[in-house]
Amino acid sequence: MRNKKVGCAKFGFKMSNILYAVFLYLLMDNSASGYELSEELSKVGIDPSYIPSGIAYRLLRDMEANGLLVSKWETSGSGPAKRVYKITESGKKYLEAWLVEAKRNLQTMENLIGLIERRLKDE
Amino acid sequence: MRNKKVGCAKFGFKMSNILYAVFLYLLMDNSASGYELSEELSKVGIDPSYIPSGIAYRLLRDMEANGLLVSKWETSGSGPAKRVYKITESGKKYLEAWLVEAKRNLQTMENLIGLIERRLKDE
DNA sequence: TTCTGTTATGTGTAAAATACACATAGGTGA
DNA sequence: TCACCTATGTGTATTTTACACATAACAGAA
Repeated sequence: MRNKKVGCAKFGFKMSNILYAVFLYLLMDNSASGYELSEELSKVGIDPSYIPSGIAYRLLRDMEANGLLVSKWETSGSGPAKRVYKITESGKKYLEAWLVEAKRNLQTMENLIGLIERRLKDE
Repeated sequence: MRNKKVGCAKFGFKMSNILYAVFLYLLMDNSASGYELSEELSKVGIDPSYIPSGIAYRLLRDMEANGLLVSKWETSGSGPAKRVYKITESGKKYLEAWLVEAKRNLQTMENLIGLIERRLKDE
């Protein structure tokens, strides 16, 4: 397929936002490093190999820059130092707001998919 | 929020694909012009003002280039000429395949949203 | 007859998001 | 000392999305 240029979000699920939510969710219980978080993606049904580690790290740094997380270096333990992330109050608020919007988007997609499914069934 | 660079689709709903599906769905019943299709977006719960007309036209041309639609000029009737689109067999197949994938993605999102909702509830 | 509004189709390009590949470095054990 | 595992990060090309603008036929009013 050739190049597509389309435009217009406001409608849906954006990957970066989904991953924001996933990491925030995973950090609700315990602090964790980027490496650990990447591995824990399978807990929410996402194949970790879909998310190259470089991308996860960049995302986490952005989340920290946006105040959703804070990090500190952990040098104890074996192996190289880890940057361990912890969720902030602002991060929790973000997750709550994301949930509200995601539920609305889910509803829109359900309606659309339902329409199309019914239309294709009675062909 | 500052610039985010994230990566990794394979996971979800891409706007252009959703609009492909919506236009194909709308064209299942009747042929229509880009202008008409833009207005009919409200039929599937999408506010037409979300999709600037320039974007809809470009998308339809792309869909034709990809063999999902065919068009012809309609000069009869009043007002300027219309490019009227009709769905192809390939377009129908695309829509069917989209539906299967969309249902899977919907399921993934439902699971994720459910997890997060339950976690936030018992805070 | 020209000016304004409506229908109708398109293009150019800046900005943002995504994909892919590469770079760095500490520690462990053969 | 070399390979391997853990761990974090950067560079940049490509693709997607957003926003603004350009074109043109026709209708009706001034």
